[in-house]
Amino acid sequence: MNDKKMMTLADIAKLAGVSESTASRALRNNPVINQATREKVQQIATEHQFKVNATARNLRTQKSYTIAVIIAFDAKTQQSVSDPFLLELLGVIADELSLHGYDMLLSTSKRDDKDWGSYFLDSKRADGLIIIGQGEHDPRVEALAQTQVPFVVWGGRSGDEPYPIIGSDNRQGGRLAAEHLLAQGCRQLVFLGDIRHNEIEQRHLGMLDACQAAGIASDAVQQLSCDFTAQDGYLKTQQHLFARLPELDGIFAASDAIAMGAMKALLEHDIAIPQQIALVGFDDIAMSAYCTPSLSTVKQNTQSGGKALVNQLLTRMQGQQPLSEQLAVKLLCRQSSLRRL
Amino acid sequence: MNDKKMMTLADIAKLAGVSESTASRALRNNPVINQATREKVQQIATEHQFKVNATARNLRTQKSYTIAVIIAFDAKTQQSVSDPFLLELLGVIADELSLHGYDMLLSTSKRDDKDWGSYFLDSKRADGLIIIGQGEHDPRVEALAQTQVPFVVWGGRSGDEPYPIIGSDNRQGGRLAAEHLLAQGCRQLVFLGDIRHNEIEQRHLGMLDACQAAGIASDAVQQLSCDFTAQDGYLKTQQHLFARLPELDGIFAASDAIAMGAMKALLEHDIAIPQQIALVGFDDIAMSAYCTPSLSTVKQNTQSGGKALVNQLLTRMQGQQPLSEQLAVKLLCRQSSLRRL
DNA sequence: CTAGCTATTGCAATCGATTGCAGTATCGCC
DNA sequence: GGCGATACTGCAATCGATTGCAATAGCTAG
Repeated sequence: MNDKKMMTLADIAKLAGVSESTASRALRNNPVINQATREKVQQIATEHQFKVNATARNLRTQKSYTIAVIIAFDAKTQQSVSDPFLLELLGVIADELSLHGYDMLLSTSKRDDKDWGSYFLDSKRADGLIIIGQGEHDPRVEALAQTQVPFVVWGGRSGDEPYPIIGSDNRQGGRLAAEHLLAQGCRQLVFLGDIRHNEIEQRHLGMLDACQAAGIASDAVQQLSCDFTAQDGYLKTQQHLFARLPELDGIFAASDAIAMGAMKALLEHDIAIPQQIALVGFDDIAMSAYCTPSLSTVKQNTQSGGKALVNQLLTRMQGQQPLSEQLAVKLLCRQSSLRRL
Repeated sequence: MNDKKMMTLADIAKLAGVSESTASRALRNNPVINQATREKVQQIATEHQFKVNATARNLRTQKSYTIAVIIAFDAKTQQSVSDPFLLELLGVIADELSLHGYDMLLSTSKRDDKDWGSYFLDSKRADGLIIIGQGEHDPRVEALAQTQVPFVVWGGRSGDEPYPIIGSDNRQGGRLAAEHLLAQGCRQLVFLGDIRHNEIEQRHLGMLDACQAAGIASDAVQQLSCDFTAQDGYLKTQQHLFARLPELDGIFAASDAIAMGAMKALLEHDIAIPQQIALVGFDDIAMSAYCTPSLSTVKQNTQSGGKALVNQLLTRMQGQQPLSEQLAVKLLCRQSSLRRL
């Protein structure tokens, strides 16, 4: 740049021939300062590409204008790092935050000190927290809830958590998926996913709802635990599902990644999809429309999800009571489950 | 928490019966302070869950211990938001940064002021920049290079950029992919990707290298522009490639996402993969092993990529001369291109 | 002509931690 | 006993911007 060393407010003030206080107020367009003075200071500031030192401002104002987003994933599977769904959500959150003038501090919770929240909050690195996990019961989150820390969670409600949870209506999603499978004539179903995660549990429950409503015997619905990866979807399908052929005729996978793994295994085994086994996933990641057969799935609305997370958090930071939200989901019927055409 | 309001260093000092300076030094384990004093102060600090106010420290030390990561994507395609490859890379970067004690500020460059770097650097929000784009020639990056701002770029070299670029050896990757296709007997090839992006251009050049070495006429190699999405891969294949059947017998896609889109189109058209057309992608995203047929691809090493980005940046921030790096790539031959078996 | 306003501007404290330099106490050694 | 060295510790300035309160000037009304 032109100026060898960083400009400070003092420099600008000197150049404009005013005091620091006046310069500060002028830059923030405080109407108490004379219009002409304001313009002059502002012009000088732009000329010299002056940027307010965020650190100094933050110290003085006791705000950081930064939100920490924590991706809390299973240490074992590293699920997050490969799930495209998360990136979509992250992108939306980033945009929404910057819209509100906030920066986004991203952290994958390898940092598994129990500290967590306090690392960002107490140290004043961030003004609030957005926690994205696949909603597994996490004692650290419970602990946070006891504190004054402003945070929101992406996930699924299980009971009446004392903190705001934003997420899709997973139960409804599960219901839709199962109803669809049943409507396609499936009678022996498998749920592929880890129900220790709230969200996944909800999807499973929704599935059971639908089955019960349809009068399907509950032992006709198997649940099989599975990590959030295509790889594990593939493995679990190979290891456990082939044994149940040929009765088995419908699979509902807890995520599209899992579904695609399962699909691979089925196709390798020359099982016709959807004729012999119909398959439905969850998320609607970009790829799911482009596998073969294309994957039926329950679409999560990342757009409104991200916005809701940010807005509820900001609400909470303003001292108001934030609300949990359940976002509507939508069933997309594609080739992997549509038997008639 | 126990303590209603935030503890400050002064509080700790008072409790320990020492001065602030001593407390500060004790906490940082400065050996000039008596061992016993240090322990006492540290113990009191932990007891009261004291966390150093990062803002104050940053102001005083003139460092933020924060690196900004900028995902610069095409406004038009929003490519980044859907490409799993980016999330993988991001994850690695995040971990590596936190290993070095740095936080990560994430920004998608919707913020398309020309400012950009200065927003983070001049305002002291970050000490350095990591820019991730698919390497499209970007005037803003060129401009940054003129300044003192410490930054590194993930991408592909085109000439002798005056800034450090870390990326895969894209040319070699392209060469490997093409050699493989040729070895499978393909003679009429298509490259599917936007060569205005440095990285993609390199992949294309590598492909041409291989073809030339094999004595293939250059007009047997078509290049077709395509966004970074499965969707566009699908569309472009439908719109332009079917016309070239049946001569066309090999496709090299600039990314796995594109490849999967193309694959979909081909399969819908009942074209046998790899018998009639062999297909190779780039990246090795998690899904590529699980589509059907599984996708041959050139694997980028995100692990060493992320680490290299961080390490070169830190090197540069210490005033040393950083180096551009080209990471080795690896061809993974899977079903989409392996004709004999 | 002066008290009382209003419109602007500046002084100085403040946010919380770090650090150069000065100060004090203790110790060793001749 | 004295003197310098050694080992700690504390004082006070500093980072850069914000803001409550005081101060000044210009102006109006009585």
